[in-house]
Amino acid sequence: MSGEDDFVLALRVADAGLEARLLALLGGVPGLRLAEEGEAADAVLSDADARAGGPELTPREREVLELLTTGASNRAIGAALGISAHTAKFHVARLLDKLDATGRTDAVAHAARLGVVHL
Amino acid sequence: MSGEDDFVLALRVADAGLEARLLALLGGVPGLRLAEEGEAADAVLSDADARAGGPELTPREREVLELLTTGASNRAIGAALGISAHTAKFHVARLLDKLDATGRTDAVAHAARLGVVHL
DNA sequence: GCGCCTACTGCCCGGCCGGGCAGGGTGACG
DNA sequence: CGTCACCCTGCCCGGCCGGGCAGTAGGCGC
Repeated sequence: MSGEDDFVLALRVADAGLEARLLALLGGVPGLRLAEEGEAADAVLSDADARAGGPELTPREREVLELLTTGASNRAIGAALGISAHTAKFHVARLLDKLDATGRTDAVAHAARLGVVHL
Repeated sequence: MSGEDDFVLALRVADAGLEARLLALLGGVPGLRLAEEGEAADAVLSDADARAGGPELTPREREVLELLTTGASNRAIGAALGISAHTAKFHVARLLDKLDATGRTDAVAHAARLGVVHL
């Protein structure tokens, strides 16, 4: 039956115009169909990562943020970067402020949503 | 010039076979081209969310996990769900165990990578 | 009826987190 | 030369986290 071996693609796009454009581009591709609401998909097409949004981060802040996504403590971040835990904590505080986060868990989630980190 | 108004799509796919299949499907679509390494894209096509991976979570655990992604404390989770902070903490501990995470920040990152939550 | 699972609650403890405050050094720029 | 941004370090404090331990109750399958 038609569709059985189709590649199922789910769209997760915030911009309605972008979504319409994608529907037009991908709607007629043989072997590919778009997933319905709630349907399991083979892959997801999202504009989240491409947003390249979020605040400007310094190189050190990026390094600290990457380590935050691994669940590292301030002490572990300090050890990984060869700095003191106090300094690591200072950078984490700067990140919380720039990402408008209430804590490191919130910071990681915000950063992922903004496309600042890829999980 | 050709390509100027193209929709630029970046692939972030772990499976090589899947990537090849996508290249075959999308390579010939007019108005669409695939981003080069490091190039900024309009959207990202990823199999991360579609993996539907990760452990089986109970309904309550899913609720707690959603609240974790907002950076909520155990006390806040308890308040939001109408249960005690101790119970919220119990569910968080179960999540850390199921997601093989060292802490709530790690749990949120793991869950996002596995497609258990969408950030 | 029993065992298992889920959901719930409490307490204790050591370590960690985050805000606030103090301070210093270096390099780039006008 | 002064200023600014970035990076670094220390200390204090209250609150939070996570592991460990104890317990209860209800629903479901055998």
